[in-house]
This record gives sequence, C-alpha cells and structure tokens, in this order.
Amino acid sequence: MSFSITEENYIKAIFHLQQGEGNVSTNELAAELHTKAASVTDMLKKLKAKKLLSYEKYKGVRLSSEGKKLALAIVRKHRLWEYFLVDKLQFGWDEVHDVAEELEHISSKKLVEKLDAFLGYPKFDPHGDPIPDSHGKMAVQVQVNLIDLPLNRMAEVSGVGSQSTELLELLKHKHIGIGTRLEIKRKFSFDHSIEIKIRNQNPFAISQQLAQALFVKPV
Amino acid sequence: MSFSITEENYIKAIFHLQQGEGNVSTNELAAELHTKAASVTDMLKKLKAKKLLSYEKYKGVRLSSEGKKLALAIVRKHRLWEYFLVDKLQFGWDEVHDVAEELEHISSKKLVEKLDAFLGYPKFDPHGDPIPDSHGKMAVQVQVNLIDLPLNRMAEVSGVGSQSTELLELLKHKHIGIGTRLEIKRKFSFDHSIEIKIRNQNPFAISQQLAQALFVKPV
DNA sequence: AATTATTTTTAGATTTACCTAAAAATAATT
DNA sequence: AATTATTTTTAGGTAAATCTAAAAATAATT
Repeated sequence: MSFSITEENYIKAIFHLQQGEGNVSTNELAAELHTKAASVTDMLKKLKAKKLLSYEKYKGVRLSSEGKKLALAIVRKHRLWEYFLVDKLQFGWDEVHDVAEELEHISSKKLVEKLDAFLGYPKFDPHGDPIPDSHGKMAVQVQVNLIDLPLNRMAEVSGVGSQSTELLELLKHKHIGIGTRLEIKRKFSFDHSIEIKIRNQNPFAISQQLAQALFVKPV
Repeated sequence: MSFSITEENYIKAIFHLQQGEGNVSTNELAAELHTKAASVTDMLKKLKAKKLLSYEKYKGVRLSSEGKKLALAIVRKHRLWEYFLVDKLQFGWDEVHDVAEELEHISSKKLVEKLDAFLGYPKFDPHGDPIPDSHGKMAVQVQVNLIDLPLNRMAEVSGVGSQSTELLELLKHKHIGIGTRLEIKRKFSFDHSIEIKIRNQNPFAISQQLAQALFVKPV
C-alpha cells in the first residue's frame, strides 16, 4: 500500500504529537498542519479506513502499529537526508529542515538503505535527534533539558527542541550549536534565566525559553 | 512562480518530444504521459496561461523560452540525481530512472547547486546523456552508430553510412529518414538484429547491416 | 469534392484535499 | 444542574487533475 504526501504528513504530525500519553486532538493536529479542524476530521476518517490509526468521533486519535511503522520510516528518511545535507553537501545545520521535509517523501526503499550505508549508518541527525534504523529502532537519548542541568556540570549541546528559524537565528547569534560545550554558572529564580559559560568566553545569561529549547549531554 | 509535479511532468514530456522541429501533438503527449487526450487539452490551456508554452487549438504545442528553461532545470536535476545514485550510492545504471523521476521534483535551488559541486560538476549522466549546467547549457552530443545506441534511448537519425540506392530504397520502405526519432527496444545476439520503435508505430526488427549504416544522435 | 477516419476539443463527472458555515457533542462556569 | 464556551463533526462547495462520451475540426481516401 502506498500513501500520498498529505497522508504521510498527517501520520508524521500525529506521531510527533502523541509522545507521552493521551490521544491527539483534532485541533492540535489542525494547528500543527496549518489547516482547519474540518479538514482534519475528513482525513482521519480516511486514515482510519486505511488502518493507520484508531479514531472515534470526539475522542481524538492514536496511531496503530502500522501507523507507527510508517511514521518511523518517514522520520528515518527525514533524519538521514538531514545528515546527508550537512555532512556531505555542507549545508548549515539550521537550513536543512525544509529540504528534508521534501526529501522524506521519496518512496524508494532501496534508496533509503543505500543512503544509510553511504552515510555510515549514523545514529543521530545534525540536530541531535536519533535516526531510526531499518527496523524502526532508535538509540535512546541520554540528553537532558538544559534547564535541568546541575550547576557547574560540563555538558555538550546535543539537540534543540524546535526547528523554528527564530530559534536557529538566535542560536547562531549566540554562537551556540550542536557540540558546543557549556556549563551553568548561576540560576536566577526571578525570571528563571540562567547564566552559562562557554569555553573561554565570558559567562552570559540566556532566557528560560531558550534554555528549555536546548538539550545537552553531560560530558 | 512554482509549479506542481504534474505541470513539471508535462513540461518535461513536451521538451523531450519537441526535439527536432514541428509541434508536439495532443495525442503524442497523451501517450507519453499515459493519460488521455482530453486531460492533455485541459493542461495545455493551464500551461499556456502560465506562459510556459505556445498553443493554438488543433495545432499542437511548443515550449516558450520560459518553458525550455524550466524543462532544462528539471532535466538537470534528473541527471544529477542519476549520477549521484550510480556514482555514490552504487545503484546499477539501469535501476535509477524511476528514483530520479521522483527526485527531480525536489525544489531547492541550493540543493541542486551543492549536489552538483559534491559530484564534481559531471558533464554526462550514467546513460551518456549530457547534464545541463546551472545556465541550462549542455555539452553537445556526438552522433553514434545505431548499433551502439543503448536500449530505450530516444535518438534521432542524423546520418547514413552510405548513399547507395539500395540502402535508400530500404529506408524509404521502412519510412526512416533523417530526423526520424526512434529507440531500440531489444537487441538479439543471434543475428545482431535489433528491434526499434518509431513514434507511435509498432516496434519492428532491422538487420545488423542496416543498423550499422545508420547514425543517430541521442535526443 | 464528398465521404470516411482520425484527432482534438468540449461538456459534464469523479476524486483528493481543502474550505466555510452551521449543527452537534463535550467541557467549563456559573 | 443549567448555561455558556469550546471543540468537533457534518453539510455543502471549490480547485486540481483526471476520466468518458459526444461534438467539432482536421486529415485521409475514395
């Protein structure tokens, strides 16, 4: 069975929203996909008929195991292509998302496997997210939210919580990227901002919002 | 301005069929795209409105310079991806076409340029077809003996190896002349005869002697 | 030149994915 | 519990790309 790009985008969106417990609501999906609730309802019926998810009127939606399998295949392609773009084509890690969004819908199974081999079976993409293997398994993240990093514990930036250009622009300005080593020197309870120190730079403060968008791996 | 995958496929098909002079007919296009004449008429109106081609009712179609530019961009992407698949991912040259058919519609301009650089600015794809550069220019194809033309490679008769009346009589009988477009569907090793297909005629066989007397230019 | 055959276009339907507006169900508040 | 607010679904419609069947234009043949 094969699926349209639109259908694949719905499956991927549900996959990302259903992390944790509980069902994904129609409105959440509509927001995520920049479409309207009525359109979502239509599509959910279609995807239910294709057995990719379980859905009952007014009760939200969850992927079936078939749906999860498809979602993981798409995520796998997305992250492999991102790795390719950064590692082989010298893209910046902050400019690959949209291109990978297109490439992830290329259907050839053989292409994905050969690309994976060509890249040397990478485990993580340029944003620090794990790449599912051909069976859908992926490495567990040892990374922790920067906000939860203890004081004076050296860590390395391993992931970001969003792909928004606004975030990436800010990170670029502050010269923070994947692999950047830092430690927290102070935490301020007034606004939950934190003061971090990078290598031999002077310490500087970052906002709570930014800290929450960064994931680090203790080193 | 951006174009749908379907529109791009129409432009590409017209480009391939209009080599040589004369307009491309509705039926030819319908056959090439595995669709019906009525659908083609609809699309031609749309593409005319977008100024990609010139089209008058009942008179066939030709690409405008805008249309040619688009066609060359698509062909460029197709052939660069084929080169990538064969050279980097170890695909066989005979199994890349369908995958490239999907990849050619990835829109990122930057991706194409970086891919081209990564591949070392190749001039020909794995089938021997020239790859247009970023300005749409491509290396000129030399004519080749028909016997050496790869299977399923569309080519146009560009010369004959002799002017004997016997040869010309035979060519006339088979409706083959300079400019005739054909492709080889099969090669038989027993007698080195080859089966060729011309336009919308049924395929038929020609002898080794005749094939050796014909020179073709891939189109 | 008239007739027949072929090609091409029009007309009207279908499918996918989307929309708006109104109705129905669920959740929140008084 | 009743009312109000929010969420979700239904109903009906639009645009893209396709189709079949019939009409119109062009080409081929007698």
